[in-house]
Amino acid sequence: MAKRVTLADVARKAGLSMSAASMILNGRPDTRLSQEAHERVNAAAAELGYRPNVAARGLRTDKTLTIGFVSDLVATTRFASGLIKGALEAAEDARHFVLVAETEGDPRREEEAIAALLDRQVDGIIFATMRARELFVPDLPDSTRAVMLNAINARHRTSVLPDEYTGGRAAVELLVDAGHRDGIALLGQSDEAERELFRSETVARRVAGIRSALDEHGLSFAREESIWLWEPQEGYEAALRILREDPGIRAMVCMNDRLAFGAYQAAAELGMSVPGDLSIVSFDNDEIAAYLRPGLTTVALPHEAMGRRAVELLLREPDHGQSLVAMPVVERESIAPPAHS
Amino acid sequence: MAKRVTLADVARKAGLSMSAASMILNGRPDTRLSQEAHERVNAAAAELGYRPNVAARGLRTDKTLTIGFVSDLVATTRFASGLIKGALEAAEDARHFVLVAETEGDPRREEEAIAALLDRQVDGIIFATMRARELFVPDLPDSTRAVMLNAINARHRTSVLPDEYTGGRAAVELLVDAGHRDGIALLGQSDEAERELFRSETVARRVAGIRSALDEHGLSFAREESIWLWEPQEGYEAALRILREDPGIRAMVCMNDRLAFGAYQAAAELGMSVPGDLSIVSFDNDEIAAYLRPGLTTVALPHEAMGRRAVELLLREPDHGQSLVAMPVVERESIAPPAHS
DNA sequence: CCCCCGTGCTAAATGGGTTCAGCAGGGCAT
DNA sequence: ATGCCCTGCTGAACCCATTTAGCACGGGGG
Repeated sequence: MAKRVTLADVARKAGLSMSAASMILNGRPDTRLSQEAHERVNAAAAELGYRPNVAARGLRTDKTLTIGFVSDLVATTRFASGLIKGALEAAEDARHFVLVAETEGDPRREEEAIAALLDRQVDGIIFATMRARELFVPDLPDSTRAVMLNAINARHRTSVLPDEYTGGRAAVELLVDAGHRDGIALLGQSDEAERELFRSETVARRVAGIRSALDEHGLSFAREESIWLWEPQEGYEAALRILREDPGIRAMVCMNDRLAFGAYQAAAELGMSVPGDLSIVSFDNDEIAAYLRPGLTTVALPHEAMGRRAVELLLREPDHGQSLVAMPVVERESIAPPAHS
Repeated sequence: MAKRVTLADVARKAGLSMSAASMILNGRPDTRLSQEAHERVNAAAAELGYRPNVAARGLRTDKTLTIGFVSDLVATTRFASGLIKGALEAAEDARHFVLVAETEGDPRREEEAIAALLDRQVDGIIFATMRARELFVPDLPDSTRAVMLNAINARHRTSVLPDEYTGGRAAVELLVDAGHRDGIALLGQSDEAERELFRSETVARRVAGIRSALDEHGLSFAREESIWLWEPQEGYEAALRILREDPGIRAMVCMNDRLAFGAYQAAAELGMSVPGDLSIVSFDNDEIAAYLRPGLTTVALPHEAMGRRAVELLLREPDHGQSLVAMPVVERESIAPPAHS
């Protein structure tokens, strides 16, 4: 294939200078170039299939139409790949491209990744984490914009976070609406047991939302089970314990879908049916939520919407505030009215 | 923060010309610059924290230390995100960066993505698909390298694919080693029913491997069930049908883990235990394989290794051949010797 | 007739680096 | 003393675009 077409080729073909061609192709206002010049340049560019060299342009203008996406584990684990998907979509809509780097949370790799992104003159950087947390960010040039995605940082205040408080409330409302008043357990969190621990900013908000809705209805949990690792095996064991020791449990709020998956397995083992004997509501809307039988009703982490939002904020002037993205309720079949015993 | 340090700053500080500084920093051999000049330049660069501007260098050298990753749905779905993870890791090891684009298989978006990557002067492009298939690739400049990842293309012959044939054989060997000789079902594929259909190159090889191992042992499937959509719901229904109609079934080869998940649900519903009454082996090593109880033994898709390999091939001279990556057997607890009835 | 202004366009500087041709100056052979 | 080579370095072109200052020309006013 032939060499790439450059602006010089277009100018030559149009019989004008590169300056004229450049101004016309960029649609600069207030140039006094004639109508005819416009036509000749546009025709030449179209005919030759001219596309500007982004790097060369960036050298001059400091805009590369490229943004950096630095994450600990987001891009490459299934848990939060929606973040990157949303970011890619929004970037494409804005005719930008995304340079992706994963650091696994290692500060040295993070620093190196940022330096490498700056070497490539990115217009801005999105910092994403899997578990919303305070993220260390090295110094950036003033001209480099930054947006925190599912993360917070003291210096870079523009953050995109899920609206966990409202989401937490929604989960409780689902059970209450179905008629549950007592016999509700919380699986995965016990404020008492975790007083000294801090999971993440968003988990704290989720729990606060859950408790506020519960309070509002004058209700309280019959049981709370602290679980540090939110995986199916742990959920299974804890649910089994709860259900055995406390036969009055009729509903469960699980802190994530993998715990809920474990709870399903425990219920099955005890011969309890979901949702007939046990209603379950959960958070995240993981892949497995749709695979479970019956389908798991869950309050979704809006990863794609968050990724989109982050890019949109980055490309507009970042506004230095927290941007909360609504968590949609995904209703499936895991909630029913309590059986009257 | 101050303006970026340029080569001119380094040269000035070292009291030498930019040319000298450039040659020294790039470690050019056969320049006759003095030992002392080397030391002065290196010291100046280190002291100022100089990093070359990749875009500017690329303009001259046509090397940007950046590669493009174009995929249909790989990056952003949990199914194959390992591909991107491996690619990112290998790129980082080679001090390269990755520009990611998703096209959802839309040829227009694909063409646009490739053009945009070329605008950014990438050194090469990896084309990845979720389901290994023949992928259309528009014209590329001769200088742009291409590697197909989980895909094949007539013009660009360098491909990275999972070694499905050997993987298929391995799945059968697992059952045979456990003592299974008859009552084995195949869930998800029936050559008879799918004569006219073509899923993908790799599925064909997987099936060929399965059949070759079976033949070698003089065995054959007691039952084959064609399923077009390999999802849990479909697996559940098909497995339920098979197990009801054919009580002699003692083992199942599932074409993927989601089908196996459905088979687990069907077995549970029929009061059969895995692996006591029914052994199950499967493919992919999805997230759910580890979550199931008992753990699902499965032949893994080596996504990360494939992503790595693709980058390595791209950065060396691509060799115009298919590179097969071994599929590791992940042994868990879903296979046991057949109960003697 | 001269000056001024508006119109339509171009030359040249710029961004940050790489690379090639070649320039000074010292040492050596003739 | 002349010519030549070797050493150690620099000037300038080049990559591809953007941007600013200003040139040439024609027309109108004084």
